[in-house]
Amino acid sequence: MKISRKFIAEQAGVSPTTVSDVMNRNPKARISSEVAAKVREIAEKYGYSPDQSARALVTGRTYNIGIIYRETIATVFDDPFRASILRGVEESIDENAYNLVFVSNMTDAYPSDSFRRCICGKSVDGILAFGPMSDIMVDMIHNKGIPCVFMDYLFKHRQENCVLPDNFQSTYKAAKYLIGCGCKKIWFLFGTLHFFHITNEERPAGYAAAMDEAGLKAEILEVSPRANLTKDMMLKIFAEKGFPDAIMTAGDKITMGAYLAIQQMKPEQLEKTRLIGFDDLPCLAQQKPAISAIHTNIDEIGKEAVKLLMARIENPLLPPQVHRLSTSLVIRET
Amino acid sequence: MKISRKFIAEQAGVSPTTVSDVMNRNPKARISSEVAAKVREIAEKYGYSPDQSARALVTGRTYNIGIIYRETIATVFDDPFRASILRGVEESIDENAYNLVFVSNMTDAYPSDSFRRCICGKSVDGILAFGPMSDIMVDMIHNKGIPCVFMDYLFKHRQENCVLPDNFQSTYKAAKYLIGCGCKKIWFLFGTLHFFHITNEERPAGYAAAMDEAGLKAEILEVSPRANLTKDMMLKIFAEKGFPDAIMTAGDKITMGAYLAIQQMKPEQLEKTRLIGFDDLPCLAQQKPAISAIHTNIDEIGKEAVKLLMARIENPLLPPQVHRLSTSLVIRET
DNA sequence: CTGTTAGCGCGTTCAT
DNA sequence: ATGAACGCGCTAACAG
Repeated sequence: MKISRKFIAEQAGVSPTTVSDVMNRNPKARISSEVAAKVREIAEKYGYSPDQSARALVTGRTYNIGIIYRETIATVFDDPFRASILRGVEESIDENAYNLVFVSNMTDAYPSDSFRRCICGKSVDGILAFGPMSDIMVDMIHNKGIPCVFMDYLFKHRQENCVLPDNFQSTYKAAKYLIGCGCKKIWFLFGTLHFFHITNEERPAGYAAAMDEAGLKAEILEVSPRANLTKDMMLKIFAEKGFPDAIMTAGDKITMGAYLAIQQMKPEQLEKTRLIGFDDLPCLAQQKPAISAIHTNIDEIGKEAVKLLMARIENPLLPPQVHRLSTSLVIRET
Repeated sequence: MKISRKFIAEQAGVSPTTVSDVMNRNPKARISSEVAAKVREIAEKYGYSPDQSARALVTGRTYNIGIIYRETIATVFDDPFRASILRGVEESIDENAYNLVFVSNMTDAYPSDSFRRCICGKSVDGILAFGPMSDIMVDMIHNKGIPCVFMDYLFKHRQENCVLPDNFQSTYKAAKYLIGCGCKKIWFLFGTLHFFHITNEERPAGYAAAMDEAGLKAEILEVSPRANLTKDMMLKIFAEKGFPDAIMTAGDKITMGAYLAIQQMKPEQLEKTRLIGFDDLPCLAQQKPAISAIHTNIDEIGKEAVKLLMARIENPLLPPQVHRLSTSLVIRET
């Protein structure tokens, strides 16, 4: 015998409608607390819960949120930045209301089968995505009318819901600060991990704007997104060009690379060349001397993304919104 | 206008049945390649994919696999052991066939709402679980007839599908090896992270059996599952009791703790006291001297679990099976 | 290959 | 609070 609504209704001596009303706590149906208790008891006894597929078919709600990412889940969690975002997501999603479905999308150009199942097949109520994503896929999402929020990403050519740090203002202010401290020769280091990532443009741009304003020459050096490669490159650059008054970076792997290079070449120089990282991964504060940084509450990205998404699941007509998270400049020993 | 099967049928000038047959590649229905191509083209144009809820309602297949864990996703991935298992899961699951749904289950005693939705509400075809799990929940899973495999866990009081390393044989053989090398005084260190975890019993037991056979005294010391706490404890123990000929452990956090303690007290002792870890996390091989270990292909646990699960999704009547993964003894410099 | 029929389990409405 | 009726979008079975 299948444990269906009808079965529970029979066992409890009520009608199927009543079972639904009890399970869904339908406020319109006034049900005596006795009957409700009885139904709950029977449901509990048989481990009944409404069939999600049947329910979704009629309500259009699956109670699933899709997390779209490239590569593998392990890769996502190996990246402290994205891991932190997901920590925020998990914290602020009401786990009693939604489940997280991980949808890999290896081929950026073309949607995977699992993407099609989830999106075109409507098996999620909303999407949280790590950018970038091809237009063809974003369009599919819109065509299906599924709310979607991009985390740590911004589209330049289209309006989407995006949550990301206020990159420009952050480096602008940090550079201003350094200039105010009397630094003249300030370098900015960046490394391109994701080619079309907006971060690659905004972070250097804020720095450059501040330098321009101060009549200083902006020197933006491309290194590597990996710490050890950056270190090697910086060893050469320092040898050739000497040390600047200050160094800013576009990310903390680069920060660590530069830090290690200085430490290896001339430890005492760490007292002179100011170093300000970006993101403020935990390792920065643990160094000696402790590294200064533009601090981002990374998990806030996840939390804000959930907020935006929930609002749009409730009301799909809400217009796209870009949410910028403010950062704070944390000056330590460098 | 909704993009339904009917709509696609009209656009392609065929019957709804044909659309289903094409989408599902139904072998019984012989469809001309022309018609099939036409249907696919239209489906592609409108981004059509069968509604998963409707499909699941009638087929009973959701194409979702539930991953059940305690605490948070981040906690799971912070644990290199479980992260590695999931890497294996993700690799061997055909990502084009199944999605992974993460179902947290904070309260062990009582199923969470999301657990109820997924299990009682049948929104997953199968379950991969990190043990332990309360009987009440395991029973619910069985009552719903959903195949379930436990990873790195074994129930003593009930028969379930479980995949775990061959703990007893592993420590038995390693101890035999040490005894064969002439070691007399061999300690076994364990720390209890999960109280009712079978690993806590099997690993010491294999060691003890080998010691007994050789007529040697088994010395099983309880330390901490954390590296730094274990280190502190071992510093005291070494100071009191001196160094043994060899040390075996129940896990690599403990291994590292013991290693660091010896290194701090008397580095040259690392040449004398043999140390054999368990699991062989990457950090062991990177030490100097490199630490020996019982090597487990952790990701194989995930892969085997997927195999077992898939077989049971195909044929739910398959009996519960415990799959033991063999390990290998890797002798390095300790 | 088509069209028809019959559910899948549930939420919703409405008259009772 | 009930019970009947309807439909969600789809699959499966079968007669054409």
